[in-house]
Amino acid sequence: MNMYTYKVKNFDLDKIYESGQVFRWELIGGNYFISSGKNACQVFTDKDKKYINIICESQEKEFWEYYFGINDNYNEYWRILNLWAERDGEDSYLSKAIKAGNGMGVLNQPVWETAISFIVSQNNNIPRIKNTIKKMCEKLGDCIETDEGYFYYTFPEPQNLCNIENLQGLGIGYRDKYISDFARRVLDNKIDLDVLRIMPFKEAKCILKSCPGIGEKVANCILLYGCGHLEAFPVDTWIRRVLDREFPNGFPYERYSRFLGLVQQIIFYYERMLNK
DNA sequence: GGCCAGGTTCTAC
DNA sequence: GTAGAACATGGC
Repeated sequence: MNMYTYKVKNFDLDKIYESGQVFRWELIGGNYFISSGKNACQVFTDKDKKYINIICESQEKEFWEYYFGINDNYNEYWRILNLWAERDGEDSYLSKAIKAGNGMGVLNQPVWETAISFIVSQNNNIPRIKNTIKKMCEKLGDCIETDEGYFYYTFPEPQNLCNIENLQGLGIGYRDKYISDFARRVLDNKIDLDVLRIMPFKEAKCILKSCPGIGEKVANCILLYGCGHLEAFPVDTWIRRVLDREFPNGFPYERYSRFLGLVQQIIFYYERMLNK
């Protein structure tokens, strides 16, 4: 294991953790222990959140740099967001959300894991989603022991999830048929997850929505968190509430069209924070 | 014990 | 195309 350190400007692990885009982060003693796909790392920032430290195997360095979006344009996005917040005045809902969400980011997660995770998420709550995915990994993933002697589980592969009988007893509920069907499609090359990233947004969404169990909202989540489509704007119960209450005359989609997904993430975090 | 959860599908107008 | 019910499960 090695530690890699990156200078960051707008990066807040705690807010990302609380923003409903990850289900396999565990906060232990101030550090996040993260598993994603076949990989695992340990992450923490310094007190001022100016440096992010990633502890991982050297061959996984690039995976985690990509995962955390180390080279993505967040400085630019935040510059623009703060500019708009200033113009709108501090009383506007979005200005308040932007201020509260400073340091939010959208991760680049493996698309397969993202797809399965958000199929599980439908009509479900976050603690239960985490629990189900954890059990799924423990039962159907591989157990890996690191140099340091701690254990983690990889995310199951399509061949592990295509058999619906393997999915019983994990709390997946009625979504089991959606998951086994999706795994079967991937195994049979009926759907190519890797090309969704390069495809036009609408086209990729159309392909995802043709799969049972994936509707408008889940498709947007997969495209946003797993395919780098930052124009995706998943509307769940929380976002719906905000749109109806704060934007009865329409949301300024055009203004944020380059990074709508980041704005959605900021709103989701802020709205849930207000309700705690 | 009833309600709700990062929704989707199916059915009926 | 839109409203309403059904869907598994467990935390609160």
